[in-house]
Amino acid sequence: MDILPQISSLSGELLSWYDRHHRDLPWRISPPMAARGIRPDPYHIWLSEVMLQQTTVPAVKAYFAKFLKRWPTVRDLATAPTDDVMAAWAGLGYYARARNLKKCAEAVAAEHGGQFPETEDGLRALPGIGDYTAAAVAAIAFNRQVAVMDGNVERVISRLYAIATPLPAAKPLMKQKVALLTPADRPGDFAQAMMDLGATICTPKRPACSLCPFNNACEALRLHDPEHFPVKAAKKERPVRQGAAFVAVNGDGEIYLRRRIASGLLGGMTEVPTTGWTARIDGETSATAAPFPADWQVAGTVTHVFTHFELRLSIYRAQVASKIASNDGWWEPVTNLEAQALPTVMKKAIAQAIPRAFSKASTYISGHNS
DNA sequence: CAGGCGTGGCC
DNA sequence: TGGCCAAGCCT
Repeated sequence: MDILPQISSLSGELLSWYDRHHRDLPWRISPPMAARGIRPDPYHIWLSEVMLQQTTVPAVKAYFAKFLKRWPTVRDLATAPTDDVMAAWAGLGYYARARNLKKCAEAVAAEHGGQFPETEDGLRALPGIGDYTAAAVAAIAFNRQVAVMDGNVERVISRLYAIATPLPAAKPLMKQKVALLTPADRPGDFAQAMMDLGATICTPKRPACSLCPFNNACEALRLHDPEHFPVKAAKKERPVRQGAAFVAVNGDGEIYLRRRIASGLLGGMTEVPTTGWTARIDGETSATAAPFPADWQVAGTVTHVFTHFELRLSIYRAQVASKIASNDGWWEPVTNLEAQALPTVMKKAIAQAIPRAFSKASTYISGHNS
């Protein structure tokens, strides 16, 4: 008995499921549209894929619309000021993505005539495009028969074959399985179908196996334990760091801001002056670490959770009579803060000191001060 | 390869 | 309510 018919049957079942249950997304050409000959815009696919790296669909939608309206083509993005791109990305997180997004747009404009490369290897060579994004753009935008594997696909495949090897060691085997399933016809839809399946049916908790097109073949379901897969290495605990942030306002209603260095945590983003963020030390962080002398008043505490540590920031506020001479920052009208490249942790710090600084103040104020 | 790198929503 | 998670990339 030949095994190929069964494999093609699985991908056929999935595509049939996708035709009926695909999600409608702003960057996606749905099967009915594709049937009318509409092709995806590679710029839209690339932009959405970068935004979706480690980020949820609901969080991405507004940013995707904003970027497309402001920079309709990759050439527009290539010529945009980097500061504008960083400010537009503010709040979405993982800011290296924004820096690389700009670099990638410049490379496409300058080295590829404004057209994205159509091959996985060509895409993979661009800044911010790794194995997943290269395969996703090649498959979805250019209909290339390549294996696309993200976190969703890993979950689906690990369950379908009950792969007990922990991630990330199991990735090569899992990618091999994906490659065997990927059809020559509609590889882009197949990739999107696998991700939709993982996002809506084969979910991390309480998967809806009764609705799954693979439920007749799924080894993890046969073992009555789909949630057991994928197996992952144990996570490390998150350390606590602490520091202080200083919010100074002058008589003209301006706040003192600085630019962070281009690399590392929140690289290239805007901040209020802060101390270093060090391992927690018992005792109060004092105002003696302020960027310049002023009547610094305690304004409370802000807690912010990053991926690899938790930050507790003591907030200090000062009203200053005149603009302190400074060589590393600038004074910005408080009324213009929404246009700045302020990451969420900095908006929290500013909102703690100046509750009316942002229109969505409650978004940034926890209510637990000290 | 393992660690650095954000944020908001969910149960 | 706090731990967990979400379409990864880079070094």
